[in-house]
Amino acid sequence: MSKKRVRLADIAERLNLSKVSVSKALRDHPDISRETRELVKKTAAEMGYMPNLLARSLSSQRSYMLGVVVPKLTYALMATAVEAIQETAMQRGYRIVLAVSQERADWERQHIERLLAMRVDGLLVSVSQQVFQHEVYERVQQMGVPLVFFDRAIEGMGFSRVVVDDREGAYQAIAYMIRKGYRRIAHVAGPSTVLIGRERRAGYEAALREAGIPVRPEWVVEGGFDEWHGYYAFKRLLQRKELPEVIFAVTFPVALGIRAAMWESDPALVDRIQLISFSEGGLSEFYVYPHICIRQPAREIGRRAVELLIEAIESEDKLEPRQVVLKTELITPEDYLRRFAVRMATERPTAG
Amino acid sequence: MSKKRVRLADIAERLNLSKVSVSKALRDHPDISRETRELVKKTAAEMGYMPNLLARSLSSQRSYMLGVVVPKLTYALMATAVEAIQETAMQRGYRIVLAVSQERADWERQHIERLLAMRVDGLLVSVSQQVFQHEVYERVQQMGVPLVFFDRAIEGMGFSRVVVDDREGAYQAIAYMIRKGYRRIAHVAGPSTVLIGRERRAGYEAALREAGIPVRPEWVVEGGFDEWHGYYAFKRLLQRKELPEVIFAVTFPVALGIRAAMWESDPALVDRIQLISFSEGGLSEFYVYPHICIRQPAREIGRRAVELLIEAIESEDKLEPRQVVLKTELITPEDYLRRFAVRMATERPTAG
DNA sequence: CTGAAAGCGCTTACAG
DNA sequence: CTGAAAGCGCTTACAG
Repeated sequence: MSKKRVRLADIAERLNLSKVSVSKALRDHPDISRETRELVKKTAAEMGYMPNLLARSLSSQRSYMLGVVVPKLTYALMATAVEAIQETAMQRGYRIVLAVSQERADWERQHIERLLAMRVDGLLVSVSQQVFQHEVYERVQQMGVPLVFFDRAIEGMGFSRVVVDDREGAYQAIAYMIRKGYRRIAHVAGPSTVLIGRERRAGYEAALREAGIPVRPEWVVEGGFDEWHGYYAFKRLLQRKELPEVIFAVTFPVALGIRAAMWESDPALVDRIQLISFSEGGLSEFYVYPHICIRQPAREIGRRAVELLIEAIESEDKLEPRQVVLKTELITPEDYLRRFAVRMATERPTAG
Repeated sequence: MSKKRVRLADIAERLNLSKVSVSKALRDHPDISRETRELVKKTAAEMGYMPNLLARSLSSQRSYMLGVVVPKLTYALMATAVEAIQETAMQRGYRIVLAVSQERADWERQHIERLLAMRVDGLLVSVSQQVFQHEVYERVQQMGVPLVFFDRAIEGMGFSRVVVDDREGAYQAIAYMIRKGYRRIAHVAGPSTVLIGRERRAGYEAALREAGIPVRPEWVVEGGFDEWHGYYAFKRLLQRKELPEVIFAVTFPVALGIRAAMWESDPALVDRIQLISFSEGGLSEFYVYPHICIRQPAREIGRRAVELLIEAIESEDKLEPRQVVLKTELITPEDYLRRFAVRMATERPTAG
């Protein structure tokens, strides 16, 4: 009942052992005999001992903490990826310190500095959409702290990354619509300062070009990744001479914003204009609004990123930066019910 | 370019000062003269000094880390609340260590133990839906580590909590439907092991009783908080003699599962049966599927919880446990467009 | 198999 | 205003 914490020294004293032996016994060091180990553990449990991880980290120079920086947590992709990161990290004995940049480069920088000061063993970063300086990343590099970018990466700095083949995903989606007979396809694009923005747009343009359809600049509206960007982008599209038959939105939220703007200006538009967008890997989104989605494997992005990072942390020598490019998957409303049935058949509720 | 970290001692040596003075200067301690302070800071910056927060925490017995445990991060409410927690914490100089229990009590316990071992200054917990033992929480109590529950709480253990008035929210929603003329109202409930499950159900039953409508046990199906629970619950409702006109779902995902099950068995049901559910505070969900929602102020839940926690951490003496009960708000599809317009008028995109 | 010594990089409390 | 001493609670490297 006392607030006094039990320390290694207390166990040592009680057992007439040295701190070192107790420390080793608790960590299953082979130096210590089996009986002593068990005695120590038993006593530690009885005394309610809880190792001070701060102290352990300081002396061992390993914190087993991973810093995670995301632009937002309310993007389904990010929530899902972070969840996977946390689970994978936990299984490997690491914990995560989470920071959200809210798409602001200055917060991102501050967060990374803080995390370095906390002596995290490594960093997992998905960059903000704002333009920014690379100084922090140079700092990370010179401190020799492993960093892996996920989903949104900075190029040319020698860091590993786990990304999705955005260009190919966009290309496939647009090609699909072209095969379906559509030719008037607009794009509400992401910021060109962010790689995924550029890549998705490149895929869109490539598909059009390949089909001999000219890219109409007035049908490419650049914005951000949020609902409002979609909303305002559609308002701009409305001012063009002609409306498209299909709008390819850079993200799911952007598609929702577009849809809201359509609804506001004329509910009939919602049925008349087809939407396509990238989306997170879960199925939830298909429940609610089955437009055509370019599915991103959010959990796998997170899992692979942690694995790369831990590998770099635990490796003796500096590893070459690696680049993992995951495939997207086009999911049409027709696919939806089938997938849903499969999921329901395999994942039965456990509670209730 | 060297990987060698600069330490307090290095600055002290360079400046011919003691470590203590440098330490104080960097923390703006009034002991140190203005000029010395600035000289120290300038030198520290030049040398690329970055205080080792691990060491600082160990010696000051304050880690400025907050442990956050949530059942899932893919619940919109949780992602939003955690985002708000992270932001508020950051503003107050704290960082968060995030752990996800995946609705499993054993993971929840493990996470809390780990976080205690990391010597977090406080804990923010939203409990899992599984039944569990309270031992960890007794441990937290006896260690004197402040803990605040948010959204999902354990009662009767003397911890502060920030919750939503679930009973009232449910009551208002059902009363609204009754005023609209509906009388055959079913409930897909949460697990009775979790407080919010019991409260929402109580509100549902109270509203019916008050209107003189008998509660039909065959129309209350208990489950969990996920899509599948909704899906299977609806399958069970289908086996009853009669179908309800309205289904009150305990969470938004459950409503989606119900909707999917309706669609699968007969698409016409989707238009025939009204859905109501609790939902997170953001507007995103209304974009996609405007059924009637009982809006929970997710960001405020997170913000208030951190504030309570930090207050407890920073207070000299042990504070009385506090209970903050936030109001929900009923949002009908009719409210939707109006709110949307307001949001679009006030929150203009910043990027793009 | 066991332990005494030194150290991780800071801060606190005290003395000057 | 400045600093020497002790300590936070561990682990590492070495000696026995």
